[in-house]
Amino acid sequence: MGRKALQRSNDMDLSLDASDLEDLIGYNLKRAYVIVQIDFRKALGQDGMSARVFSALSLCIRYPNITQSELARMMGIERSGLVAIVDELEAKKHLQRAPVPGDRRVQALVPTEAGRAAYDATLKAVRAHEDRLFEDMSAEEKETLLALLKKIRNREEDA
Amino acid sequence: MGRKALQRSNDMDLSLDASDLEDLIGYNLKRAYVIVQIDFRKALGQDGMSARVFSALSLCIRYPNITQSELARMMGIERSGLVAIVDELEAKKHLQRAPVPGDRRVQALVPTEAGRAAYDATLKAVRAHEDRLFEDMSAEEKETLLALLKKIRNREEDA
DNA sequence: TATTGTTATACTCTATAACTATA
DNA sequence: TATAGTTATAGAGTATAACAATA
Repeated sequence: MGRKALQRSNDMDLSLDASDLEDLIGYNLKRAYVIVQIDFRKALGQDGMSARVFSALSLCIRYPNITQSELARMMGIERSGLVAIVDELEAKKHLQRAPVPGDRRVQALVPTEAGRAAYDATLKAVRAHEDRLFEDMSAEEKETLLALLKKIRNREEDA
Repeated sequence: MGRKALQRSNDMDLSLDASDLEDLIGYNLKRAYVIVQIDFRKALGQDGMSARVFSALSLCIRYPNITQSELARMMGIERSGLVAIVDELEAKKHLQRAPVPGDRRVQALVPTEAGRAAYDATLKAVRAHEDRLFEDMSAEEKETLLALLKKIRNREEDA
């Protein structure tokens, strides 16, 4: 130690030190997202579901018999990207691709009992992770944050 | 059309339809982040800076003579990941790797005049993108959102 | 012609591990 | 021994384009 830049970054409190980035919503959104995402993985463990698989399973349970195209649209990703996710869930016997009478192009996604059980357990773990990570935020603050994030999400409908 | 799941997802307003995911901060954070990030790229154009290069240049200007290790720590990424970013900025003549007298291991990152000019122009474009994207949010709402996101970011210091 | 699921492919962002040159 | 920068490599996560089966 003893170099100029090194000293500066140690001596100054960067969180209070105004950089252009600190005023940008996008920058703060990404930094916050990364923190939550890393804690999510840590909380669910090495063999736990990834966030995207958890989301997919959640929506399959919420909307049983949903198709992959519909699920992709709800998740905001391309159809092609969903194949690996559904493959993984099917390999773990958390859901099945079921033929749909009347349209042989389509396969309905049907959660299994094991899938529902795994989902319930994972949801509990996810909520515990968020409760712990955001324990210094009041219920009102969390509500406010959710409302503001949803306000940003509303832009998706325009596109 | 005419299938069950298809009808359901068309008839129901998903944004008002309670799914477990909608109450999770992590899920809403990611969805919002993706929207902002896509708009950022669209706003800056095909030849524009990526968000991470913009962030790196911003910090190099804010902290001239910063080293790559310090910059990586500030950005929350690994040293190795910064090499390509600095390579890109150096190739575009936006900054220089300069030798540091007294420690030949280190190379200080020094923004060029062209780099500062490019940064000023890009910052203007980024602010315009955010102003437009968040035009339906009041100044107070944006302040609140920034404060709550920073509250999440504070957890990084613990790790 | 259009749509569903699928494959092949590539790109971005990131991490880990090991190397080199210094300290 | 430890650190700064670098390289090689791999893994998520995503997109685009094309295909076969079906509508």
